[in-house]
Amino acid sequence: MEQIAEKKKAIFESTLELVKDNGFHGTPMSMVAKNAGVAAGTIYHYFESKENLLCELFSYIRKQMIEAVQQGDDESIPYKDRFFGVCMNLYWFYINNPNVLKFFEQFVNSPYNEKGSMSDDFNSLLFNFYQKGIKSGQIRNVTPEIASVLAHGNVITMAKIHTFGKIAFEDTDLKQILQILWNGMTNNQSTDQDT
Amino acid sequence: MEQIAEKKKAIFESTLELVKDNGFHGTPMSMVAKNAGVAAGTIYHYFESKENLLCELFSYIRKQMIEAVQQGDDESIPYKDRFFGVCMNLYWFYINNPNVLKFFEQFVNSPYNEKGSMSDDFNSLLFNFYQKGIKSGQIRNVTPEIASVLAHGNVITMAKIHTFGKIAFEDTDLKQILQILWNGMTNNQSTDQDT
DNA sequence: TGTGACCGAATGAACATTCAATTCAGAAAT
DNA sequence: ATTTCTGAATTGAATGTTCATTCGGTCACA
Repeated sequence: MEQIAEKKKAIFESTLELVKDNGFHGTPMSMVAKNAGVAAGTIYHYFESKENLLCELFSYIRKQMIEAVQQGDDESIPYKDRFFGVCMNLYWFYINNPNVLKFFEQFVNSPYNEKGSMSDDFNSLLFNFYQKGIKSGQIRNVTPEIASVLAHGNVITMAKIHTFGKIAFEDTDLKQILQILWNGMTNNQSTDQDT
Repeated sequence: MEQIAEKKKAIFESTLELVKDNGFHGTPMSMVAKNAGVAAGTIYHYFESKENLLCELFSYIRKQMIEAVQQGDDESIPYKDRFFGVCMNLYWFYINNPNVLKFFEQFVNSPYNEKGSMSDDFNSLLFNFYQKGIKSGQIRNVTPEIASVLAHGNVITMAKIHTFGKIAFEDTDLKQILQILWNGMTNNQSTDQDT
């Protein structure tokens, strides 16, 4: 990752924080500027427009997530363990960066995101990861999109409960939920045990 | 539900549709007015402000959801079947009202929602439903919030895949996922089946 | 002829963006 | 070592636009 000018970073962090608190609207550039300790014009030295600022911020975070999710991952360890590892990494990233979840939710349904439907390396990464699990027969034969969204969706849900509901999950709780998910996503056992 | 004036309903529907397409910002009152076939001033005959319009719209939809989710539900049928029924109802509501999901996501993280933290009868309904399942020992002993968000979260995820991913789920797919969830949420079976 | 629904041009505030002016760091010249 | 020069970084007041909201007036109907 290239060295980012101090100011630029400050603008990123301010934007992230303000968007969390005030939403997407409700954060005028003037406010970003004040909060970052720069003049309004300075932002336009680094970014073409508000839209551009938001898009760059999105990429900036996505890059961090790519790194975070791959921590300790390794092609050589068993797939199940990789699955757990990736999910846990993602979970902890959200926990440690609580502003990110809110920003994403705002961003995902916004004109900015829709426009160019920007390429999303992070998404591709997960996508490929699940595809591998499916091809090797370890994950039930669903499309990688479904696998990806189901797993990621549950991680996000957990992170939200944790962050907004202020409920403290332990690693064991998370593992338990992932185990449920894993059972469901893998091929062994789908027996119905009632009536 | 009280009878709603034609114009008022048109304003609701327009808002919902426009918010889906253009996001929350990006839908000026003038646009809502034009799309609803009324004058700008008319909106202010029915609603105090834009904020008020959005909040009323939220309640309006929530009321519909309360009805939708209870279709065919009945205290007398087995809890498991009620669980499946409620989830399926919710799923089909989202499928049949694809604008709603986007509107909610915008609404949930917005200044409007945060402010008064409005009472939400729909949420209470689900909450009580899960509480009942937990008290009667049919659902694993988690807080009702967790049960609620986990189940609802997965329904939403499925609905999103369906609506935005344009993947056609069958009822059987949905049932399969719900079965996985149910297995995970109930007490029997949580055995780890590897190494 | 009074009342309430409805209209839409006019108002004013908020905001993104611009730009002329200023500072600053370091390279080049002396 | 000191001065000069240059372009990049930074500033914040000014600009123009986009809206939410208002309000005086019209229309339909009792």
